[in-house]
Amino acid sequence: MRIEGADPGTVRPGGRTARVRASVLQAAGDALAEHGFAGLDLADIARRAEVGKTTVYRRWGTVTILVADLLTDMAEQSLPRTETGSLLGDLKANARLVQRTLADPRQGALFKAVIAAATCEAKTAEALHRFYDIRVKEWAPCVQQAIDRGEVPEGTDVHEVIRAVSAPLYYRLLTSSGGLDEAAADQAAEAAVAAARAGAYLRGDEGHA
Amino acid sequence: MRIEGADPGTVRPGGRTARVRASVLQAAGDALAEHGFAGLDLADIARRAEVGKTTVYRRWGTVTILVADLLTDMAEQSLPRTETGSLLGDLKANARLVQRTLADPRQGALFKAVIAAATCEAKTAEALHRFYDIRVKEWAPCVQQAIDRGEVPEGTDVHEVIRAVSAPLYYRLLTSSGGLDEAAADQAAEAAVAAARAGAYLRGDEGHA
DNA sequence: CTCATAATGGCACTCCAGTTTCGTTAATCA
DNA sequence: TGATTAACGAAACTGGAGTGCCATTATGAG
Repeated sequence: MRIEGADPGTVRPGGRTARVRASVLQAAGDALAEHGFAGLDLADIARRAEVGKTTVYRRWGTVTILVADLLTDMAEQSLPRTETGSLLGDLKANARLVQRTLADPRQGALFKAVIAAATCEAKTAEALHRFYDIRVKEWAPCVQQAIDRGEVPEGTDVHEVIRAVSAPLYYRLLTSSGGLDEAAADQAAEAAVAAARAGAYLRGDEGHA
Repeated sequence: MRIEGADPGTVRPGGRTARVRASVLQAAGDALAEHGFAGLDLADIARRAEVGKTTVYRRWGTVTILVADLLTDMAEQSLPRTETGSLLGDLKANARLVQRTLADPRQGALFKAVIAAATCEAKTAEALHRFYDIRVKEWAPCVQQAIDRGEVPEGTDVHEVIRAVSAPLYYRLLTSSGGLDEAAADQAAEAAVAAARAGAYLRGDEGHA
């Protein structure tokens, strides 16, 4: 007897089902990086993935849901964080990592597309938020260490500092034609450190800048 | 004799043509705010604008080009800048303006949609970049005044400081589920001021943060 | 290994976004 | 004011995105 509420792919997730998912997500990433979010059709993805288009429509249904799944997959592949001993050093490492990712043609286009998709569907937006929450949490400890060392005032919102590093880089990517070079990354890190030291990111406080 | 290369709407831009453009852009804004960038079809816009769908397809052709035109229109409607006498005051005013705009359901959705559209087409991206260039230029003088007053070091990139105020707000809008409140706006302004004072936005220099 | 059935994939079908055609309306110029 | 023709709009048309059906494949349990 068939269980009505079960989504396809959940009862027998191994073997072919997993292979199909991996292949489709790979193809989706390629297609997004190439054509962007608009002008993307599932039939094309199915062709690239060498999978029947019926399967893609049945398991994901829409482009935005497929992107949400892609984001879940991307979130699982976490990059290890480097430690340099100083807040500026750590944040520069973070900023350069983000900058390199966004400046890379394929990755940059993919991130743009993924952000665009997230503006169109709540489920996708949720997946995107989870993705960034994970990344931010991964790097937050280096700010805590800076607090412990006395580099940054007690009560600083460590997550907000990490976000402050990425924000100007993403803002550039989306709203400006200027290139994303290492100087931009370093500037982002330096600005975040300066603001954090000045107490601009104190929790539940307006700061004293 | 018909001029082959002339786009429709360029030879007789007055009267009805202008009315149609205004009506369609209004409808496009409404539709974008309601349905987002995806799930937007030109036939729906034509219906809202009480205009033949043939006209919309002929004059704009695709959603992304229509959005580019909408952005050109939005760029022309400039908001006057307030002056408070201090850099922090000016930037807080700017941050709150941005925050109120993005937090407003209609405007926020519209901006998200417009950014999404810009990731899909070069022409639209160009229009978006122009839009922000204009806004940044509008506010840049208040940073120059701060330099003249000695609040901020000589050689600071005034445009970069303005962008630094908006960046965290847009980053929140797109990548986080956290609400955009006045505290977020104030924090963005304070961080920008602290970083600017510390020399993080010195032109062609890595700063000394 | 064998069985029950989850999941896939090909094919035919539907439906609507986007196009073409052509008659009507009205902007611009003399 | 009238002539010219740019621009609009209704209707008919078309291609392909998305769906339903069913035979085939192969997963996972016993």
